[in-house]
Parts: sequence; C-alpha cells; structure tokens
Amino acid sequence: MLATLDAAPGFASAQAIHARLRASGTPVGMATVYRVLRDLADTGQVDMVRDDAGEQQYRRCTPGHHHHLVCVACGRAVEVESATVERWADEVGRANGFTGVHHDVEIFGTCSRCAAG
Amino acid sequence: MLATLDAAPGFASAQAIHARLRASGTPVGMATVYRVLRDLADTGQVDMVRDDAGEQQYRRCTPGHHHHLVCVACGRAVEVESATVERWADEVGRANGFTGVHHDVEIFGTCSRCAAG
DNA sequence: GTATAGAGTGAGAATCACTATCGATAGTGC
DNA sequence: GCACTATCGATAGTGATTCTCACTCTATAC
Repeated sequence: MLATLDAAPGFASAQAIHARLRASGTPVGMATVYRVLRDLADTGQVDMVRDDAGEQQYRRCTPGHHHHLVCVACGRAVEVESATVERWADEVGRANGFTGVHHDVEIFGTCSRCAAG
Repeated sequence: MLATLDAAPGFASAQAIHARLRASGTPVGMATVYRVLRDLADTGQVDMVRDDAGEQQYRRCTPGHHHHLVCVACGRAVEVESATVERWADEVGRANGFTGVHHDVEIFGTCSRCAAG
C-alpha cells in the first residue's frame, strides 16, 4: 500500500490507487483502500487534499508542516517550507483578531521537464 | 441569486443557497442553482472552493487576485492581499524551475467575535 | 393578435466518490 | 480442535453534483 503510494510521482486519487493495486494483481477492495488511506492520513504518513473535481488526492509525505509546489501537467509535487509564509499567515490572523490560526498553501505551475515537452 | 449570496456573511454551500432560496419563496431548482453558480464562478463574480466534506462553497468576492482569512466557527471570511506571498510564491516556483506559477492560500482561525463566545 | 423559434427553467433520474454494513476468512489463545 | 476476534472484500447505501427532457416564457415575424 505504502509502496504503491511511493511509486507514484505526485498525488494519487483513491480511485487511481485502487485501480493500480488491482492491476498489479492485488485484489483489494475499495473499502480497504479508503480505510488504509484514512488511517495513514490520520497518522500523518500521507497528505490528503481535495482536488477541483472533488476527489481526494493522497500523497506520500514527510511528516511535519510544509506546503506543495505541484506540476499541473505531470502531478509531480515538491515539498516547500518557508518561515516567511508561516510568519505572514500568523501576522494576518493576529491583525484581524483571529486566534488558533493555521493555513493551507498550494503553489501550481508547470515543471521544467513538462515545459520542455 | 447574487442578492442571496450577498446576504450570507461568508461562504455558503450550494445546498444552503438552494435551501435559502426555497425558504424565501423562490421555487428554484437545484439545477438552476448549480448552473448560475458555475456561471458566476466562471465570470469571477464568486469564489468557489471545496471544503473538507467535499461540498462546494461559494462566496461573493471582489474581483481580482486575493486570499481569504476564514473563521472556522462562523464562516465569516476576510479578504486578504499581500505582495509578500505573491512574491514568495513566484520565487519558490522559479527556484524549482516551474513556469506559469499561480497559487492558492487560505488562512483559518477563530475570529474575535466567536472566540469571545 | 397569433404562430413560431429559442433560451431558460425545474423536477427528477443518473452518476460519481465515498462510507457503512455484513458475511467470510485468517489468526490467536486455550 | 474450538471459540473468539480482527481484518478484509463485496455490496448496498448516501449525499452532492450533473444530465436530461419536457415545459414555459419571451421576442420576433407575419
């Protein structure tokens, strides 16, 4: 399961993971895929986000707070950390009287490999 | 339709908008709500995001690029602009060889009114 | 004033991702 | 070997969204 996630370059949808497992000869059920993915997401071993189509996308991640730079063409994702944004988000929240502030940041673009053709 | 969106303090789900319209005596169909919302989103008159439950949330927005500071308790949303993040996102994209870079940023927290009780 | 074409609408069916349930099976301790 | 438990896969169910289609309303031509 984790191996399958590792094999993917970027984000993979639950549907895609299920299909890939079946294709590789593992007759795993939809329910199991969702169960395992939810557990992994709970324990912070994978990142879970919703895409525009409403599908849940999972990705093998290093633990800890970070953001992603995602290629819109191939789905490859680069992990990004920045004290700048963390500080900015905190400040914006505080300036508006918000408490318990957290944030989501995603950067999209076309990676050099895809841009090259 | 726009008036109904304007009446909401923050984000409103398609379901909620539909319910509110029906409640206010406008026997509008689900299909129409989604049609209009999609059109409005296409023309940039409303912002469309997906929440964790996979529902589409719509919000009346000022046109142009900006981000939101959203109260997790009441849903109230404050529009936020910052050259800092724009610059940072561009830089991160460029540093990793990405082109056509854009980004999504959402900040969450509890607003002072909700924190007060 | 009447007929017709066209766009827009609402109700309900269909679809899709996801979740809950349930019976079957494998594993464990006695 | 037997009873119990945990886990799994299949399947039915759920809820949001989209599609379909018949209907209505408006504008235009006659």
